[in-house]
Amino acid sequence: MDRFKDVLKASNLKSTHQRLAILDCIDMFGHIDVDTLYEAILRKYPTMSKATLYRNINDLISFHILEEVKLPNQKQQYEIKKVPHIHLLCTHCGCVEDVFVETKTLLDAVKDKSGFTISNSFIVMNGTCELCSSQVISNNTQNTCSLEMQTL
Amino acid sequence: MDRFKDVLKASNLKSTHQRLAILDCIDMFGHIDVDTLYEAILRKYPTMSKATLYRNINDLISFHILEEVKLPNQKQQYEIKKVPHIHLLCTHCGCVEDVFVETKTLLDAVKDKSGFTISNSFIVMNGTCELCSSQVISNNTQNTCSLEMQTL
DNA sequence: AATAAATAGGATAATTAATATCTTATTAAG
DNA sequence: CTTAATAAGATATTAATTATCCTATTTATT
Ligand SMILES: [Mn+2]
Ligand SMILES: [Mn+2]
Ligand SMILES: [Zn+2]
Ligand SMILES: [Zn+2]
Repeated sequence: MDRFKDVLKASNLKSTHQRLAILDCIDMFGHIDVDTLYEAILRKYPTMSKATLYRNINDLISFHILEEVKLPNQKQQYEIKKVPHIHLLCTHCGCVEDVFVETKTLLDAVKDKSGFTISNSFIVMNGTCELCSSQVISNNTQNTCSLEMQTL
Repeated sequence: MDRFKDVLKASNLKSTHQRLAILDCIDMFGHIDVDTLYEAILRKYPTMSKATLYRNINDLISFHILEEVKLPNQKQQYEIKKVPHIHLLCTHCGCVEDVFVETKTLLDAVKDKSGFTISNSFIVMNGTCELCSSQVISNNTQNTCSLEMQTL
């Protein structure tokens, strides 16, 4: 249990309840923005200060434990850092999915054409997720692909 | 002269000096963030309110005349909307370059693997631009690939 | 050119977002 | 258990963005 204790220890960060709650919650949601995250965490830790959340998000990012996910026309989200991957944003239900596909061919093409030495890439694609396209959805209906928080 | 008058007229937007200055300035820089833009515009229009800038940026985006460019670990930038392309951000000098390469192969691969219907993609790559890699640059030296504003 | 309606700008206030400060509490090591 | 180091919470501060309201400008029409 609490795999994140080890992650924190590896960076010499103390395993506070708040940090573990933040990491667990982000992990559970997959991808989440600050406000949704704060709201969710308040259910378990009604006393947590928003400053603590911001402070920790920034600290955890600088230790490469978290990673920011910038989405077009959306609030910034965060995720547990994993191997490089592509993000898919469903413009119907708002869910964010990870896809792990090879990008080397594209990177090489860009490198050749531009002369840039490329160190990493951030790829987001907009579209409609499988669930949203299977269901014929009226304009004002929303799927809830994104995980609902039960108890944390 | 003032190709942007036609652009504005096409969206039934009035050609105010402020709007034209904003568009000219963004066009000249290529990619620019709000603060740099405001600073640059103040040189020609010392009276322009920041509210006017924000208001216009948002309006012009909603009419698809401008487009936001979200960069990792950077302030949001803006550009004149053009055909889809990839952005290269040089982590040494901060310049942003456009590259026009075919992405269909990658999009198809993602589509196949995920089941998503993809409508558009936002691709940013981090790295070192040609100029920065040609010059052996000390850690605290910065190139100035990005255009300096002369007179507007 | 003058007129008038529609739209946009400027000043400012109000919101919202993010960070900094400081004191108390918690963690983790010995 | 004690202690030093670190982090949390409360709050203040700063920064970023949006809203309001009144005046100015644009543009179509005469
Ligand atoms: Mn992800
Ligand atoms: Mn561009
Ligand atoms: Zn969906
Ligand atoms: Zn460079």
